[in-house]
Amino acid sequence: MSVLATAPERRRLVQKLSSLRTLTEDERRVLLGLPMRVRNYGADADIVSDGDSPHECCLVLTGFVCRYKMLGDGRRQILSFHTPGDMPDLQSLYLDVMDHSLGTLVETTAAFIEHGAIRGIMRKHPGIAEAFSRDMLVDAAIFREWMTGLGRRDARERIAHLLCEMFLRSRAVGLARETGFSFPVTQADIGDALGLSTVHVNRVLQELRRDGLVRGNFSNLAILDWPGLLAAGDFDPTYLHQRPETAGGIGAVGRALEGAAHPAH
Amino acid sequence: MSVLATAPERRRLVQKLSSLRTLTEDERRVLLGLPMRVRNYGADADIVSDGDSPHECCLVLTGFVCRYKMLGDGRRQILSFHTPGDMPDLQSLYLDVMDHSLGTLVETTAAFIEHGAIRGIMRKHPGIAEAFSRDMLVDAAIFREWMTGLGRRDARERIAHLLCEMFLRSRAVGLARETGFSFPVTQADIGDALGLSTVHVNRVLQELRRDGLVRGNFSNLAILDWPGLLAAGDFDPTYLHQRPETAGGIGAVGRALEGAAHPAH
DNA sequence: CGAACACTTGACTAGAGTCAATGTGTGTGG
DNA sequence: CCACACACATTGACTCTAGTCAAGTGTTCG
Repeated sequence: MSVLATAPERRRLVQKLSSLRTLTEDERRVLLGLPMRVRNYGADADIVSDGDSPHECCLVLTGFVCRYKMLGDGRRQILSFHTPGDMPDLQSLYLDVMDHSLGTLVETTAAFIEHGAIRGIMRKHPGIAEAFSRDMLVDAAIFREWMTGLGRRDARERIAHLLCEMFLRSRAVGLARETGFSFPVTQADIGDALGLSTVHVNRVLQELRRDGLVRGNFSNLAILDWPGLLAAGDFDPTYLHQRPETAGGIGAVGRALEGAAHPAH
Repeated sequence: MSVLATAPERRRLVQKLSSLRTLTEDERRVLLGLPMRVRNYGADADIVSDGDSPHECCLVLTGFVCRYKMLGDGRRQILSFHTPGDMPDLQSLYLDVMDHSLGTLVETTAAFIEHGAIRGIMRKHPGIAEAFSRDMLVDAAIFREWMTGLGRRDARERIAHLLCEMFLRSRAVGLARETGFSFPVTQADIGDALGLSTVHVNRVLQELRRDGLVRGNFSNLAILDWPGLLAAGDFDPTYLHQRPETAGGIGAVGRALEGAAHPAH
């Protein structure tokens, strides 16, 4: 009934929460001991659907998922992307009915934790409760940043900005190399996230390549010019609310980021 | 030092939270007794600024405020609108630094409640804690809906949708008439909220008037055809997560809303 | 009365969408 | 090992929604 996830996969949750708040040894142990039910999904499968009333929260162990809304006529808006270590539907702890869906982008392993178990450790460990609360609020902060892009940035800025964000978030859970990372989505997915057509995403990505900022495709992206990408996306990482020790400090990229705190443009 | 807000103004907070969760008599009393410092603002004044680290939360007593982000070159994205009864920066309880600003749209009275006082009653009254948590998460749910509009809806749908939302939210705190409500913003503000230019907002609003859906301007809006407006905005109120007793049931509008649950379009 | 501000209107432009065809790479069954 | 299918990526030609610029028209208010 309660299959155990392997240790390294569980540890990403601790790593993720640690990027938001310092956790004690005790808190880490409790998190790693949470009872969870594990399940595998193929690509493009729904994990939770709009209208559902879940009694458990999902933790991404491997793969990549997104939250999205469908409009009647087939238009889709992707609301967020989630790496392993993320719990994309924590809000279901407090909101009974899902106002959007959660689906996989590639083959994915997810763990499910009963609401009751989460409420229990939140009650017993205020530090964990605070980390979860922060996580939900950083989630909202990311929404705000995306809204700003959707409303007021052009296609080039939006794409560059998203690449900056996903790189930093992947890095915070140990899933990025210094020189790039894997963002396993299609150009159509990016379009649905950024309010653009597939064709336009393709053209703008080529422009970013031509300008020497990146190489390759989303699923295997090399970042050639990090300061340039930060500038192209008008990117300021404050909204991710990552603890500075976690965000910076890793070699060249960390330094480049600091250097871009007061962009020249 | 601790000026008291008048009773009816404070009561809107209770009314607002009641639309998200049933409150006991005891909980209501505690909320009404919260110590708060009151301050008045003119129009277009900042209450909290991007980068601040507030030690208190803001409660709107009268007037109208919005949260927004500025881009370097003067572009502005409005992230949310807030009526009296709203606490627009509750998230500052958990996120130390503001990633956006909070400002007035018209003359506004705001009350400020110390983080410590809020944490205190949340600890002592789990029901209130849950109401606040819900409020923060409904906030995020509204962001998601706006993102969907910004990314995938055209100008007409976005404007109609926003009117539906603001009407229902105003009504939940007793600030709407059956036939309309006041949304004290300029067409430029609406543009900054919906990612449109002022000129285009003007043209589309005229179209909505021509089609007999509304009359007047935002600051004094008559809703002539509620089902029509719901359809034009592709509006589904689920994301507001209002308790049904609060959301529906008030005369014609409530019935019209129910009738539109399965829109014909 | 006139300055300030919001709303309106018209003419023109441009960023992004649509449609449709053509690569390109991978995988699979025969 | 090849042919084919399929899913993505890429390209070109054309269209359109919404932006920009600039000039009125109210309205409010000192």
